[in-house]
Amino acid sequence: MKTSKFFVATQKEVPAEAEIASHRLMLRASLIRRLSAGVYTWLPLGLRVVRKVEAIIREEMNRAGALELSMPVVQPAELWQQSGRWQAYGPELLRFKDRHERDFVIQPTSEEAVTELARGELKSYRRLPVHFYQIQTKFRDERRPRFGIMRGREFVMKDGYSFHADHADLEREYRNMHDTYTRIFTRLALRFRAVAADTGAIGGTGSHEFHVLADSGEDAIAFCPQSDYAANVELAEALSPGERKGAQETMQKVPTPGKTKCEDVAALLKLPLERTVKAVAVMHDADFVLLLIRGDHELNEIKAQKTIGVFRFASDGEIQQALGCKAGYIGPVGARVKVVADRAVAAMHDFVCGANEEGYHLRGVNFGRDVAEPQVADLRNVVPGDASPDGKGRLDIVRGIEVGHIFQLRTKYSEAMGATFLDEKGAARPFEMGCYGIGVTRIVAAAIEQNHDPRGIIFPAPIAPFTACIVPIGMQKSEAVRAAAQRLYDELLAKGIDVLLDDRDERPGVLFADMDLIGIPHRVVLSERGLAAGTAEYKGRRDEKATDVPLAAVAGLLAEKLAG
RNA sequence: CGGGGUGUGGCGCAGUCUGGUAGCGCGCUUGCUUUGGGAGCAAGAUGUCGGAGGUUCAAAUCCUCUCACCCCGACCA
Repeated sequence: MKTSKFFVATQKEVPAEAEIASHRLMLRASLIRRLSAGVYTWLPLGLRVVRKVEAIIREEMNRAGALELSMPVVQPAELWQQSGRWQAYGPELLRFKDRHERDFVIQPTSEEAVTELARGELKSYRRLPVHFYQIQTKFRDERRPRFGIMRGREFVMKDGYSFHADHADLEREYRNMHDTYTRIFTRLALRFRAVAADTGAIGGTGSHEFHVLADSGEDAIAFCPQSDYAANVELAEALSPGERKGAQETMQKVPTPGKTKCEDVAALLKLPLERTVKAVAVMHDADFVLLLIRGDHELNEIKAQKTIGVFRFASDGEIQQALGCKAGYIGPVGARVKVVADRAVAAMHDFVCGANEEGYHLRGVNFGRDVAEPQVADLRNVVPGDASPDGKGRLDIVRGIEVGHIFQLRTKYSEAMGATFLDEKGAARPFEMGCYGIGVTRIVAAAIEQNHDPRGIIFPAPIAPFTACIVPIGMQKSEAVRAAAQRLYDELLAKGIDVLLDDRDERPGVLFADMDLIGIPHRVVLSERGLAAGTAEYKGRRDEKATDVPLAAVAGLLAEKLAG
C-alpha cells in the first residue's frame, strides 16, 4: 500500500474526550473516529488491525475444532423471554420494536440464538459435541461508556458456544479452549495472564478470564510469582494470617473527637493502621450486620455477599437505630447485632475500634474477653504480600484488561429453553454448554495500552496495520530515491510483507512522526545519501538508533525479523 | 440512573461574570521558498456561537426549557 492511495489522517492535537493512552493514540493515529457515545467508526488503518486480530482468532478457533457461523445481530424478544434474560439483563440490553410493534433486541451475546439453533438441530447425542462460534458486532448499552473502544457500547466479539452430552466432555472442551486462548494471546504477542474468575450464581468448576497486563487496566489480578496461581482480586482468597496472640492490654475508652477514619484514629493514638478495626454497617434484608475489616484492608463486596447474602450499606438512620451512635465511631463492643469478622480481624489482639459513642474509640480490645467471638469469614481484598492460597509463596498484584472469558454454562440455558437431545438410552437430556468470549476490538485498545511510548503506538508485529514501512527522503525530487523506493516496495510485496510506502510529498519529519505514531514495527529509510553508498537505513519501532544495511539485504533482514 | 462539567469553523481553545454583532493556535486551499524528526513567508476559505423559546433598541453573553457530549460513582469482551 502507498500512503497516497490510503487514508492516513493523523492529528497533532487530541480531542479533549480522550482520557487514556490507547484512546488518545487511536484517535490521533486515525484508527477510529467517534460517531456517538461509545460508538466508533473504524477507519481503514484501524480496521486492518481488527482484521489481523480476527484472522488469528479464526485460525486458532478453527484449528481447535470450532465451527464458524453467524447469528443475527437483531433477535426476537421471545427467545430472551424464554431464557429469562429479557427481565434479568436490565437496561444494558438494547430493546426496540419493529413496524409491527414486536419486541426485538440487539444482541449483547448470543446464548439464546445458539441454543435455539441447537434445540432444532442437535437432536441426538451422535451430533455432539459441537462448538459454534462467530466473530461479530455486539451492543451493550453501558451505563457509562468510556475509554474509547476499550469500553464502548458497540464492539466486536468472538463468541463461541459448545454443546456436550455430559459434564466431563464440557470440561474437556473447556481445557481445549483454555489452551486455544493461550495460543491466541501468545500469537497476538501480548503479555497476558489467565486468571480464575468468579463463577457467579451458576457455579460449576470453571470460569477463567484472560487479562492483558497493563497499568491502566480496570481489573486487579492477584498472582503468585512462585507458582501458577492467579485470580481476579474479587475472587482471590485471603488466608488467615495465623493464630491470635493473647491479650496484653486492658480495654480503655479514649477520646477521639472528629476522628472518624481509621487512618486518623491510628495517627492520633500513634498506633500502626493495622492495629485498628473498621466496622462496616450493612443491611441484609431487615437484618443489621457489622462487618469487621482491619483498618488497612478493603472490604470485598462479592465475598461479603457470599457470606451474608445480598446486602446494601446501612443508612445513617439505620446505624443510629441499631447502635445509638453515628457512623465513624461504631464497633462491635456492646453491640447487640450480628457481627462478621474478616479472618485477619479474627487474628487480632489489643485492637482499636469504635466505642459506639460519638467522639470515642476503644483500645486494647480483645475477642472473647471484651466482645463475643464473632462469625469469621474471608471478607477482604487480598493485598500484595499476602500468602498465596495455594501455600506456595506470596501474592503480588498487577492490573489487567479483560479480553477473554471462558465459562462453563452447564445447563442454565438448555434447561430454561428446553433444549434437549436424546442420549444412548433414548432419554431427553439438556445440553451441557460452555461459552467462550474474546473482545476483538478491545484487544486493539489493550494492545496499544500495553505497547506505546511518547511518540505513539508500538504495534506488536502480528497485528500491526502494516508490518513495515518505507520512508523515502526527497522522493519527489530524486529520481534515484523514487526508483529505489518502488523497487524495494515491489520486492517486499513479493515476499509477502505487508509494507506501506510513504510516498507523500511531506518533509521527512512529518513522515517519521506519522510512522512512529501509527506504530509500524519496522522502518526502512531511503535517501540519496544512502543510495550513493548502496545502503538503506533500518530501524525497529523500539530501537534507539537506526542502522545502515546494504540495500540488497533489506528484504532478507525484514523477512528474518518478521519470522523471528 | 445519581453527582459534577462542557457545548464557539475539521481539532484544541479564548470571549460569557460586566450584552454592542466573533477571535487565537493547529489543520485546510493557493503561490513562492524550504526538504533527515511534525518548516517559513504571503494571500485565502470555513461559524445560523448545540437547539427552541423569552428579556432587550441590541444576546455567544441574561432567563427558561431542551438536546448532545465528557468526567466521578454499585463488573463487563
